Amino acid sequence: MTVTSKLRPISRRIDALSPTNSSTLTRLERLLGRTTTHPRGSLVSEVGAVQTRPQVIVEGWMQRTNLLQDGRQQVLGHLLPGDFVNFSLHPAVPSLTNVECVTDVVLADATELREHIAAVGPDDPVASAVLLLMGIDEAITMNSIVRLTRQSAYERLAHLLLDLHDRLAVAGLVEDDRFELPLTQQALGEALGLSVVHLNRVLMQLRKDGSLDRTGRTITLLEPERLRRRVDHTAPRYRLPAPFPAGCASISARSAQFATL
Amino acid sequence: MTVTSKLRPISRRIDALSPTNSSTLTRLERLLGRTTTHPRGSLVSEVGAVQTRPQVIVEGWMQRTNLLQDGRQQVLGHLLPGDFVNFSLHPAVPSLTNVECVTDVVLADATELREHIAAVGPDDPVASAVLLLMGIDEAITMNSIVRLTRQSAYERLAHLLLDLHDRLAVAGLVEDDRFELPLTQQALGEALGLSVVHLNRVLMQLRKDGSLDRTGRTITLLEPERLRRRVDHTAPRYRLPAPFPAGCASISARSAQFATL
DNA sequence: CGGGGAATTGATCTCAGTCAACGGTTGTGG
DNA sequence: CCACAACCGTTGACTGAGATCAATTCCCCG
Repeated sequence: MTVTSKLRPISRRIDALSPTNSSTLTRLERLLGRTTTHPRGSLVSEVGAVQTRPQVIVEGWMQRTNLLQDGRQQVLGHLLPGDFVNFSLHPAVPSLTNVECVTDVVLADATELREHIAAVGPDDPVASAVLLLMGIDEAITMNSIVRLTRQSAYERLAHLLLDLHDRLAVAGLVEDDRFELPLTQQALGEALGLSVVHLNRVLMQLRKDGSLDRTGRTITLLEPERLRRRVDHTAPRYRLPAPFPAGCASISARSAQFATL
Repeated sequence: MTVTSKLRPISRRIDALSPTNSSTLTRLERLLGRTTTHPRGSLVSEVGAVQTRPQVIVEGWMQRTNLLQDGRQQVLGHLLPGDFVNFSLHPAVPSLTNVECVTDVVLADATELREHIAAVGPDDPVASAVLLLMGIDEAITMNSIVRLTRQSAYERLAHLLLDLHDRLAVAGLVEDDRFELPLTQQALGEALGLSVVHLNRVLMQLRKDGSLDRTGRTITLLEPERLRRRVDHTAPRYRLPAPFPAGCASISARSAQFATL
């Protein structure tokens, strides 16, 4: 299965993870319920509210946010097409953060998918794929901790842009290292713990360095791999290695790593 | 079940989450395998290495770390007694980070526990409890993103100490707001993205403010709730609210929140 | 009783925050 | 179709939190 042009982003992510036969993807998509659309700016879930409906983003960007006492807002993470929203195997956990729409967003209900995974074991191909995706979501979160703990503003911004680039690429939304970035500089600053003014300066810096080009909301990373080396970015492992040869129990830790993007 | 004195930290965490009948806890403990001990400083898992053995910390502190190219080390998170190590429902995911022992550590094997959870649905009380714990781990991670994105060094440090305090309290390791903190100032700095020198200054500041007392590795938070308000800290929800009245489908979002610690 | 890591303190410098102003774009209503 | 408002991006000047460099001092531990 590699003709992914018509697939939903979630299927593309799974197919990218390890080439999956099309019947699995078809089954996956059948487990997704009806879609709903949500206007830019709307709040889809609120911190503490118990979540009844796990969902998947079909289209659009969302972000997880947190409101501080003093009124400032923090952005804790970005949710892109193919990402889960409020997806947990436990049927009734409260949301950890607010989740709001950055753009107009189309969501698909994933209740049936969750139930299916709970019912079958982790050997089922659909369940296995989804569990792996959940692991990748965790890797993405870890990467953002890496980014925030690392100090320079330049590195932080580059690191975030590389992350978004890679994630969008897996969802099929990057062409020639070019993608839509529907975030204001304000929002980028809130995600990186930087002031708008400084964020702007660092962004200009990236442009002057020839790492970045921007026209409207369209961002082009000019030499992503050079930049990646420069800021020591490691992509989450979006692809699995080729399946192990049968009966290979003692594969070395080294070669058993996930392949990088 | 509230006589928790002899229980392993994992059971205490679960019992704290929502009072659990003792047979569930007994079953849980029976699903934990033999224990192993690991000396201070040793590396228990390495980034990228496929994990075969999920484990639970019985005793000691660990931390998840990441090595930067330039040789600096980042601390991405702390693992305390009762926390899972490399626990994922998928049987073969690569570790996202290094995991190393801060102190001598005792781990219990959780392979059987994982298999049990995969086999039964999320309605099983043991599975349900563990899934909730996994959700809490996620909340802890979110809290550390909040901490790192929020700016002042003072707030960050206080925020981290409050987090550790609360987590240890749930594991039964805090008495009168006093607990052991086996971390060097170097390590604290690495976890907060601060230089040792500055971390030291902020720590003195906290002492002068009367928020903190320190003797050797023992930390006492003098007025945790005042400090919590001061730095806008929200504890992860370690306790569930009382069970819903039967058949109560339309409980309001507000009252359906988890109770705070 | 030395030796080495950890904690503490001082001096200096720089990155990034804050305040403030101004240009560009969008969108909305008259 | 124009005018105004609101928001976003950009730039300058100034300030301050926190990094870096460099010494001590304090504990453990062998």
